[in-house]
Order: sequence, then C-alpha cells, then structure tokens
Amino acid sequence: MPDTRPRRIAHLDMDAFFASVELLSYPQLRGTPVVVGGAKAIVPDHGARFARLKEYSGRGVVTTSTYEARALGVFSGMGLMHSARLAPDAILLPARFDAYRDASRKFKAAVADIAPLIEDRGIDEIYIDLTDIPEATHPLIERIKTAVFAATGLTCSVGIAPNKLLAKICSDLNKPNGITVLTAADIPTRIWPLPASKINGIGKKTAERLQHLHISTIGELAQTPADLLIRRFGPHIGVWLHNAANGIDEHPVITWRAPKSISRETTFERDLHVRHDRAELSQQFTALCERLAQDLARKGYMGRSIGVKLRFADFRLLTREITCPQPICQAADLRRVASQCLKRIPFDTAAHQRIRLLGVRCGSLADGSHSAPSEEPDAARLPTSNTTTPQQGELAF
DNA sequence: TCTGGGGTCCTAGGACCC
DNA sequence: TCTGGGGTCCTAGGACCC
Repeated sequence: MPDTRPRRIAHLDMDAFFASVELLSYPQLRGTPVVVGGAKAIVPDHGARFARLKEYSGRGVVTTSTYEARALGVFSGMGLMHSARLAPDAILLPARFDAYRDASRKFKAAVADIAPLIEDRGIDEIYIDLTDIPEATHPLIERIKTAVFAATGLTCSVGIAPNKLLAKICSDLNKPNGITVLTAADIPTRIWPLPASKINGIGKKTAERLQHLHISTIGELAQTPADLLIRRFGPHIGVWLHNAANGIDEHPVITWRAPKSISRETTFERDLHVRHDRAELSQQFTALCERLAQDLARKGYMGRSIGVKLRFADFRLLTREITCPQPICQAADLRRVASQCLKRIPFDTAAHQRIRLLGVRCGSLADGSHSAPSEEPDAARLPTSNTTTPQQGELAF
C-alpha cells in the first residue's frame, strides 16, 4: 500500500548564522550593527577596539550581517566597500569558517538526536522529515529548537509544511527565532500574497521575466495558465513554476548525495595581467591546484573532468574543461590538464588581458580513497596532446 | 556601489555510435 | 549514396543557492 499520509517536512534555518557565532565570542557587540566579511578583510586588532566598516579596503563582500546592520541596509553578498557607505561605523569581523563549521556540526547533531531524517542544505540550514515521528508538531519543534540552543547557544527559525518548497518559504516568515506551521489550506492566504521570488529557485532573472508577464506574486503565478508558462519558459521550468506556485512539490528529503565536483578559486587583490604578472599568476595557479589536490585527498575522490574558470577585469566569466580518460587527483596532474584548458582561452583581446579571478575545478568524481599509485605512467591518465585543439592563447601561466 | 567562494542543475549544440 | 532518429558523452554558459 502506498503511503498517502501528508508529509510533515521542516526547514530549519539558523538566524544570522555567522554573525551569531561571532557574537558568542564578542557578547559586548550584541545589539549593535556587526558585519562578517570575507577572509581577506582586515583583521581587528587585538587591543581595545574592533575594526569599523569604513576602515576596510579591498574586494570582500558581506557574508552575514546582524539584524541591526540589516536595518541599515547591509545584506549578504553586498560589497564591503559599498556597505561601508551605508553603515560606516558598523563593526567588521573577518570570517572564521572553522568556527562556523564547528557550530554547524553541533546543531545538525543535536537535531539528528531527535529527528534523524535530515537533508543538508549547506552550513546553516537543513530539511527534516518529521512524518514518522508521532509527537505533535509544536512540542516537537520546541524540543528541536531547545536542543539546537543547548548545543550551540544559537537560535533558529523553523517552517513546517507538507513539502520542502513550502517549509522553506515558511521558515522565513517568522524570523528570528520563530516557528511557522502551514497546511495546504493556508496557501491562498499566506503564500499567494508573497512575491514570486520567495520561491526557492526563482531568482533575479526569472522574477524579471515574470514581471514582464505582469506576474509579481505567487498567487498571480498560480493563476497563470500552465500552457502559457510552458510557452515562455519551456516544458521543464514552465511545469515547475506552475506546480510551485500551487504549493505542489514531491521532492523527498535526501539524507546523503555524492558530491559532483570539488573546486578552488581565488579573487586577486588586484587584477593580474596575463603577461606582466605572469609569475604571480603561475604561482597562484599552482597553489590552487595544490589546494584542490589536498581537498580531493582529504575527501577521498579523484576526477576525470578538469576545468578552469577565469573572471576578467570587466567581470566577464569564461570556463574551459577537459575530460581525461582516467580519473586523476595529484596536484601535478591537475595542473598539467588545467594548463591545457588555459591554452584554449583567447587572451588576445584587451578585455582578456586583466584577470580578476582564477579557479580550478575537478568533476566527474570517482572514489579515490584507495587510489594506489597507478601501474601506468601518469601520462596514460592524461589526455594525449594530439587530441587538444590548436592553441589559441600564447601562454598557459 | 562594483560585485567571495563553494556548489547544483539545466540547456543546447556537436561528436559519435547504432 | 543519402537520410533518419535515438542515445550518450563532452563542452560552455547561465541561473540559482548558501
């Protein structure tokens, strides 16, 4: 017999996660605007004072901000130089990812003790399938929130609904430290008035395209005939938009999935010139390949497709990728294949001379946890040189 | 106001094979 | 010799998410 009970899915979202972790270390900053910035942010001196946003110089972005900073208009993803104009006296703290990962492990373990069916959605949020737990919703969620607080000292917001799509929307309706329970009957009154962009998967571009069709809210999207959406967005996205707006989502909570790719990238403190800064580019390129190899080794993976990513001074993005006959994981091999990718990049135009970001990626992953050194020479694992296209760029760092 | 780093999924064209 | 349809792999780019 198929199980026809409505599911009970929770989405748990930690409140201003990175900033809240920092406030545990600096409780004197509680109640003030605080911004957590990129790793290259200037470090607060260890004397009496903290760094202020207005003292920052560089290319970092806001990773998280406290609710007091958000009230001044400072949100995640915003350039720090920009946010300094909005909130010059806000405290700027450098991101400490090890501390956040530690807090993340703790809150997830605390939830898992109560409800083990968890889908990881990154460092600060999870879905939980509560369908098979007999306890009533409110006491169960209170118990989970109490356990999260006991394990971390941090609060979270939880949305509970019949599916992941609605649970995700809900967890945002009562922030911070809130609980929102939603049933299918609540959709017209509580979901339909919201902007379409509240649907996870409708970003800036799709929202703009919907706006051109005079669709602003989820309700307006729900009332749009499916065939119109299919004509405008294609069969896949069209059907998905129509279902999502009507609160339909059958995606199960996935407790584990194999990673598809592992990558490393870096934005330079200043744009590097393909020729004039070649030595530095080469050094950074090697370092990225070495870090990627370390990540692969630590996680026990090898990969067949190796790619590079470049962002130029004008912010345009370009990628190249090569698939090897056999998976590789050694830094020197990664560098060799990634170099071949670079040789296919046209560095001839002025716009392609100044590089802002360089990245190296490894995809088509295979288990590399017991990758004994190959009997074959390394060259056997790499694409043969006569399969590469004629060189476009004259250099490969 | 210039915009990090790590990911996922989708599309679309071409190669290649049956 | 020409034509076709389907399936899979590879590559590049784009939208989106945390």
